[in-house]
Amino acid sequence: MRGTVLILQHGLGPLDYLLPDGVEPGTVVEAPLGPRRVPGVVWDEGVFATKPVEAAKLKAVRALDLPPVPDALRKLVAWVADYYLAPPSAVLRMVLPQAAFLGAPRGQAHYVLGEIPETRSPQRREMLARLEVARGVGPAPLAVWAAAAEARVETLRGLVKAGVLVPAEVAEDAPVPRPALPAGPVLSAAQAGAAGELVAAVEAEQFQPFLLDGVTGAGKTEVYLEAVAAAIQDGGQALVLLPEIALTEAWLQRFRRRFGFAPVVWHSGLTPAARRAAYRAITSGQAAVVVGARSALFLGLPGLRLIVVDEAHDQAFKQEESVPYHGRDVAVMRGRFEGCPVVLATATPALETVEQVARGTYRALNLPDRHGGAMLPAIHLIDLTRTPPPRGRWIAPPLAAAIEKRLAAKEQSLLFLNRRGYAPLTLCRACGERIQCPNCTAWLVEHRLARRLQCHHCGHSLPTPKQCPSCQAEDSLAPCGPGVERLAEEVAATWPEAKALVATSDTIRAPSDMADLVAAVAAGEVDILIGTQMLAKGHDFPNLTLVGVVDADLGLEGGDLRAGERVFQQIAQVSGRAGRGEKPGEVYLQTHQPRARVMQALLKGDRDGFLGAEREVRQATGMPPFGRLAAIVVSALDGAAAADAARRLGMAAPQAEGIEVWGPAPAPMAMLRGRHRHRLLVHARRTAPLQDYVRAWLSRVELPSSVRVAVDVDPQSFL
DNA sequence: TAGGACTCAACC
DNA sequence: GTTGAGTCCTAT
Repeated sequence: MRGTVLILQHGLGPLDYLLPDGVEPGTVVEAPLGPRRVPGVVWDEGVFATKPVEAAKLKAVRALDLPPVPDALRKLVAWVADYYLAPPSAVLRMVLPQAAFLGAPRGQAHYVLGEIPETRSPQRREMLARLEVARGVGPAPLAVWAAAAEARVETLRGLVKAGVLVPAEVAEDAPVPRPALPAGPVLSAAQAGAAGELVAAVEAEQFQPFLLDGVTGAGKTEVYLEAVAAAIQDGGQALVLLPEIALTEAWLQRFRRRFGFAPVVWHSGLTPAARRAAYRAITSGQAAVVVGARSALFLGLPGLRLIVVDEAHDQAFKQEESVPYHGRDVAVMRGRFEGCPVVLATATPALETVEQVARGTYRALNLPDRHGGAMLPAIHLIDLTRTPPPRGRWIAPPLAAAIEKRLAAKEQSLLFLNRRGYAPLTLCRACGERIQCPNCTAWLVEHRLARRLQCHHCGHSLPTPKQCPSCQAEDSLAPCGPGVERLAEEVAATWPEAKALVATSDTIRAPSDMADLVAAVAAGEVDILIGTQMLAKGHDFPNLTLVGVVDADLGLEGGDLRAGERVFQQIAQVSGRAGRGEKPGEVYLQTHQPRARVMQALLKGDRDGFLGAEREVRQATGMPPFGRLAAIVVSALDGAAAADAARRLGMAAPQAEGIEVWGPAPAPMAMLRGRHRHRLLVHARRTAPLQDYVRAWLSRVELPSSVRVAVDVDPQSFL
């Protein structure tokens, strides 16, 4: 029988093949392609336009022993390809990651958990308790145990020697158990009301998007976990998306406390063996709860009954590479195809989300208070134009005084600065040279711990030079501006007796590093935490009563349409770290623009007023969510070729009602990874056919193969 | 004249 | 994206 197969081959659309009898759409197959064999999925007829091919050319596919791609997920793939103007095969790649095709780990030893021995070491007891909670993952390779119990493989080898983990025979993948669900915690009235609505929506098995809205500490997680409990009863599945891996650590702890078992984790940091095991558990329907980064959104979950997007405002849900999609929006579309509710949980919803509530598409559930009686922190603005820090320092006197108060009271402080490294710019005092990345339009950032200058865009790095690379002057290079490392230096110089700890993606690489950090803070081993946005969310530090935002203006400088909104979200989030225990918290924002709307809104805690004002600006200018954008970046290794291609593309833009094309212009990041970049921006009225327009436009321009054209529908970054 | 660098179209 | 066929060129 003839049928359409979407194959995993970049640049190739769906092709016709001969299917074995009884093969349905969704079956994962291996298709011959020229001399090769590539994986693919049998697709529904009539979804993609294929040119009919003569019967003699048809080759036969072979079905693979993998769970089929469910109907709703196939619909999602087609929708994402259409909406984001991406090749369907590129979208399918996310559905069938490499891990799907890994054979069962052969020769690898599998282990089951034996008796838990008595031990005197509290650390070891904790470790064994985590293993006990994860007991169900066995029989499994040590790597899988390590992922499930958040332990290191080396640690577990010791436990194998001690006979705690016992080698086991396995023929196939072991089933993932579904333990009985314990009763949930006691909820506040507001929480119970919201949870009740979510549970009802899960039980109705119908698409319904929710905004679960409440300040940090209001107990959003407890609320949606009740919906998760409802979803996984009777063999259903729930998918929870988190913006960052660093967050999963805190989240997993809460989850285990609530349910007594570990969910299946999916993110890019997994080892191949753990990835394969997770993929099988998820797509076979055995995994009850899947928690993952945005890439988990494209996994087949045959029993899916609920999708949760936690911290739904977070920028990390936007994918910029390969298929540029927004995880939050794709999650809602998946819910639509699956016929299940979708919960967007956040304290600072994006304007797009708020507008969907106003239009009646999303239903808002509000949690007004901090749960457990904790107070919201008091916010202070420090006007850096009036009370600046001493020359060469970054902590202004009022913030320094607040830190000293905490040190005296044996309470903890957090200094937030969203800048890795020591200094963002290195300048030659002799000739004025600013050391730039050779591949990107960006300064090299000094990392003093690593003794290197690094480009944060392409990864280029070199040892910190002794003399100016331009004029060769000795000892003329001066670091300009602060990064967290420099801030740590200032803290050490000012309060030599205080214990400070720096947390950035350079020092915290794995979820276990974050676990160590959280433990150190909880044990009172840290007085002053210094860190980037990875500290902004998800962690409870009960004795942390002060948050200092060293440069509150940092996100405003790019000036793109969401800059104010992002600054508000980020600062509101990091502010939520202060005073989560019984002691009230205080937040100091250092700014050069205390009168700016976003600073005033933060000062007064007036989120809705701020969103209202932003909304008016967007409405007046026809910007999202009142209009739509698509960014087109034309790039080439050769600058002239890129400029010429962009100009030709601009000339070829068709006329259409309600659609305008702006540019081309050199991109703000005029060079990235060695490629010269020019940008065009398509602006469309809300109802105009943006995708059809761009498709028709791009298909009528022939460009040399050296030129790349990248389309970003609903862009978040304007670089 | 074999072999290398390169372009190009097909892959069902 | 990968492959094989076709083209042109050069070293022997």
